[in-house]
Amino acid sequence: MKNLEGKAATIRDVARLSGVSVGTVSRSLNAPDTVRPDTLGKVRAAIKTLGFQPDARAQTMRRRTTMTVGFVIDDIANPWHASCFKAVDTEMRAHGYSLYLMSTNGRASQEAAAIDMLQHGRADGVILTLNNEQDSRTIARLKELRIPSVLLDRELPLEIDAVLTDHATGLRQATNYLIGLGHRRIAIITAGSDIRPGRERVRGFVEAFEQSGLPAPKDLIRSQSLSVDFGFREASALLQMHERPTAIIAAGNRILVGVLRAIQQQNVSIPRDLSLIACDRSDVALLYPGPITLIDRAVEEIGRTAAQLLLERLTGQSSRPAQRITFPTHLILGGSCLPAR
Amino acid sequence: MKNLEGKAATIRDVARLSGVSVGTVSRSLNAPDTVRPDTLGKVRAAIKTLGFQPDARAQTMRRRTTMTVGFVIDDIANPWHASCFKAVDTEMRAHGYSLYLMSTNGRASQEAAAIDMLQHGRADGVILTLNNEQDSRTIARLKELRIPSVLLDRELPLEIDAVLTDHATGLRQATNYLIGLGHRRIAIITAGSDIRPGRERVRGFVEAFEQSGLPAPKDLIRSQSLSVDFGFREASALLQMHERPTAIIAAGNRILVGVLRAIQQQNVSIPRDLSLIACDRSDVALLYPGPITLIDRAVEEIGRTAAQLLLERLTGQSSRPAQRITFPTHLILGGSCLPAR
DNA sequence: CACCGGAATAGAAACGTTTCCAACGTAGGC
DNA sequence: GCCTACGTTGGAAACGTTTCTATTCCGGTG
Repeated sequence: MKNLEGKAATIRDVARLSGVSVGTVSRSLNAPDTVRPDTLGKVRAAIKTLGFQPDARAQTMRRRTTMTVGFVIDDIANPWHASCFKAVDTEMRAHGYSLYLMSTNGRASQEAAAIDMLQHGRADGVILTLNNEQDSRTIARLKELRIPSVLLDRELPLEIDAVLTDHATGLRQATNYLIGLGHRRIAIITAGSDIRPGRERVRGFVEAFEQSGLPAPKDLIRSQSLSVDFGFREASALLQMHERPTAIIAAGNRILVGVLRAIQQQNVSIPRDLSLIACDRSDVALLYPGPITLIDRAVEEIGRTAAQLLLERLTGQSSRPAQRITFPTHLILGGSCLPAR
Repeated sequence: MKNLEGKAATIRDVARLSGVSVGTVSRSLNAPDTVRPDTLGKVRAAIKTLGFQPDARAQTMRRRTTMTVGFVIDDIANPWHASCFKAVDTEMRAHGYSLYLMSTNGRASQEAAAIDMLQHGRADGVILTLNNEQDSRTIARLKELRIPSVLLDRELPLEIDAVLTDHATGLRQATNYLIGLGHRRIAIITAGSDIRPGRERVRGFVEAFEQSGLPAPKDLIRSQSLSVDFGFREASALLQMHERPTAIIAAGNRILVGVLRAIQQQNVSIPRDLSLIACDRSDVALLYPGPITLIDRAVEEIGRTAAQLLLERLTGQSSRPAQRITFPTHLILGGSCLPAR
């Protein structure tokens, strides 16, 4: 609806039409119990005939709050991230917030740019997964950040809330399971040591061997990146080794896609020729001719928790110390592993 | 950086420190060529020492523009949507815009809510894919919408830009291909007639039979929803029919997941027992023990085009009539089809 | 009947920027 | 040397809300 000049009606138009002051109209909207019923009626009638809706820009300006939160990730085409986003979105939306989604495509520069963008009144908070825990630009910006933030699966020497996963235990269990099946040449392909999941997964992997009194197969640890390409490249190389691994742990859901591509290309049969364990459920992991044994975790809960941590800072006056919440993993047996021959 | 009161520096602080007026500071930022070099120097020095950054809330208020666009879809966990989002995001970000991502989870009420949310100064434009082209609430809101919008793969009797796909031709080609392989009992599982892809795909499917002078197998047309569950349910039913189809076209990438689940459960072998054609590339379609023959389309280009259409309205003064741009499909042969026995 | 207290309201300031208009100074042309 | 024109600047209005303070109005009480 428009006023006489053809522009959207403002609170002033409502005030004029209902014969009250702008202050009263504002209170009618935001604190209706402080305004007399008959006045409220007049105001509401005017609002209805004018089709008035408060202007979000002006509210943001005056209230100093945008009701918007940034969600910064590598790549939304990663199904784990997509699920996580959904969980965060559901929780935040229930509290009136909307989400900016920013894909950084694995580039630290875009990460820094995203944080810059979100500052200075564009968002009230951020939830983010860094590509790299060492990038100085990003860390510097995070330290100066004037809005609350939550890290997803990352660890920084800063006072920032974080939601983590106990990857080490997950990998230890998975590796133990394979060792129990008689496997010794077990390979792991995962992220580099520059992010927590990479470090923790390798740690769990090595610990499992140590606890069994076996030497960890150092030549089969491929820890560098979570990308499809890295998974493909390393799996291809592993499968062509002289003393080929009898099992591969594809620790990362994009890595899994690359690994499966290599497996397909080299005509390897799962689980006959090779046992396989994946991380995180995805269409591919659940379907690949038979469900793949995988290290699962509760994405929805993780996302919801991150949102709740942020909401505590956003809505509450709570300025508690930074909190780290760690979620467990669960080994889900599929059909992709057989005893070693 | 903060001013004396511990709050972020404003343009006024900069003006005071550099000894010029706020107007001049503003022009130094937005039209530096209209301010004398020495003045510019003083202002820039002040900006640097104060660490001043303009407040986005105030800019939004004054400029009447948010540099934000809404992207409304069903489900970001759908890989096609995720890819499309990325393309749109890349293009929009290059022009300074950020994206609100709103998942509607297939509910028309959330669709309407999303549009409401985006109005009245929260976004400058919208790109959206509706769950249903008939929902009156959504249509009413779209008609009243005061910001430009672009529809993705949907058709409405409104003056709205749209980016479409020539699904009919794609389906015709795919169906012809199967007919050429000797298949007659060909099933199609796809969206309902309430959205364009559903209508067009069924149309192309039927036309292929007509052109070959064959009767279209009406009992094998399952047109209702794009969900995984629908794909699973219909594929399960089709596979248990007395006169089972010899080929299935899973026309929708979520449908494909459901179909593959049913195939797995009933121990059907592709392509030996059943030929299969999918729509849109996805990890699953490319990997499923061997790439599946699929009807492809250029997601990135589609997303980019949608973004460009919106940008024309956003930046330009162009108020051209609504435009519809249609993209072709391409049949990509995989290994999931064999001649009918 | 005057006064008091509380609830309801009017009015204005404030949020931080952009932009418009007027004023100023300087250089160039006559 | 004066007038004009232009480039540069200062100052103020404006964007549409929320919120604070002051005022009004009412009923009830002394």
